[in-house]
Amino acid sequence: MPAFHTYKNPALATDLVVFGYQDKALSVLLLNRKEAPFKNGWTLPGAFVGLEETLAEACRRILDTKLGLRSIYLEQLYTFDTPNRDPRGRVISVAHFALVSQGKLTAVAGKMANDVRWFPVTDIPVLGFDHRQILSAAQERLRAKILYQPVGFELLDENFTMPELQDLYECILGHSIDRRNFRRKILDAGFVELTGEKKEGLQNRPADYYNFNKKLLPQHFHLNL
Amino acid sequence: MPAFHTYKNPALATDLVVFGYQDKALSVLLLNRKEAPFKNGWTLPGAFVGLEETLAEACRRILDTKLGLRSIYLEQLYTFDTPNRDPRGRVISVAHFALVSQGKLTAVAGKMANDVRWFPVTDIPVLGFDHRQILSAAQERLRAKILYQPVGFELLDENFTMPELQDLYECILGHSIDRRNFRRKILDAGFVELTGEKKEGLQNRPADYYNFNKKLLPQHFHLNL
DNA sequence: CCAAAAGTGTTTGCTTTACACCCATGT
DNA sequence: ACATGGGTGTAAAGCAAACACTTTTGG
Repeated sequence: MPAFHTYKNPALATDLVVFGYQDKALSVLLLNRKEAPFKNGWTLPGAFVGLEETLAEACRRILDTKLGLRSIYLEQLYTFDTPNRDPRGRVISVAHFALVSQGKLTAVAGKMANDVRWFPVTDIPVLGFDHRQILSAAQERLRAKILYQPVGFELLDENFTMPELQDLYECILGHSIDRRNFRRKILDAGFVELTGEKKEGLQNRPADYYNFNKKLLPQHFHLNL
Repeated sequence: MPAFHTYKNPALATDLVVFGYQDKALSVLLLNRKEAPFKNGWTLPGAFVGLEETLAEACRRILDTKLGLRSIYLEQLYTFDTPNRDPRGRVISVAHFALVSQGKLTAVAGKMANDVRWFPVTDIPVLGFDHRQILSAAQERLRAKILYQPVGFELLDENFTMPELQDLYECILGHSIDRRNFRRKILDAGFVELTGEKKEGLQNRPADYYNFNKKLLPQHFHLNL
């Protein structure tokens, strides 16, 4: 039986679109490359896939070692194979996207290597490889996904207020939503519940804290926003 | 600059879920393997990806040479990487699905190799590798996709009647739909138009022929069926 | 007491659902 | 004429959009 990994196959890599939410803006982690190609240019974090690891494991390895992020939401996005996407040779990349909650985000903020930076999605520099295209695909996926799966909570703290959740939705969807209708639709979907606590210390009426009800929920719904 | 394709990478393949619609049933093309592993068992058609071809090109190559099918709808589905999905070694497969129109389907019916057969999706044999899982993912994608992109037409003839289109939708979605509401929603979506011809020769009132209006349409809609 | 932002409910209009009748053909 | 399946319209219900007032805090 032949050893298939000795065949002349394209090389296999993963690239990661890591989303975070901070200062009321959706952001992405970008890496400043120290080597050619695209030396000193910005790209998505990525790596080649080893023989002994799954795609998810390769992604976790990048997240852990390069970015200091553990146990965060991860999902396969799409496989990119444009012939000259990598000037070094034929590399096919299985892109993934990840979501970092505000808690994890601030926890590792200090430890981050200085060649890694958050960029708001509204202000992305020129990216190397085909990473602009990958990023756009990830944004599109996130936009679609947030309407039928409880994925927004991966970007917030465990406790969040309704206005915070709405801000996040508006950031991702790119348009504003009526407060009252938003609240009703989210509550009708039934995957958040009041914690009983309130967010105090603001200059106005305290907001109720909610959290994501992980147990008794339908894993799939449909929001019309 | 190193030659990346000499790295120890997992091998890269594609597997194809080819859908057809015949005898009022959604069907899939399966291949009877002549070699181990899964000798004499049924699997999806597939192949390793060469260094000089894109994923889509690899798929077209399979479709053309193994199945005699040209210029049909093709879309990337998902990349499967379970560690032991292939007993021969580490193979990662970028699954695709394809849609064969009734015209093409009958045109090549005779030329098909005798180790290739159509199976209605309601009656699929045990499949080798992880192909059962791939097939299920493809069905799910098709179900979702048919509701917001004009993809059903890829499975029918150029001209089709409203009842034919409805039968197809019911097959894919797995439930029945009210005739009058179906008709209205399809027409409201605005991507079909009357040809003026009628399907005659039945034992009852002739049905109007429609065709898919490829030009002046929004490529994206939403059907609530 | 004023400004700022959070919480709540109601009315209006549209979309979806459910459903019944007429029409064209072959036998 | 009758059986079969195709074409059309309408009334009722459910859902989404628009919108105004009250509440709680800090200054």
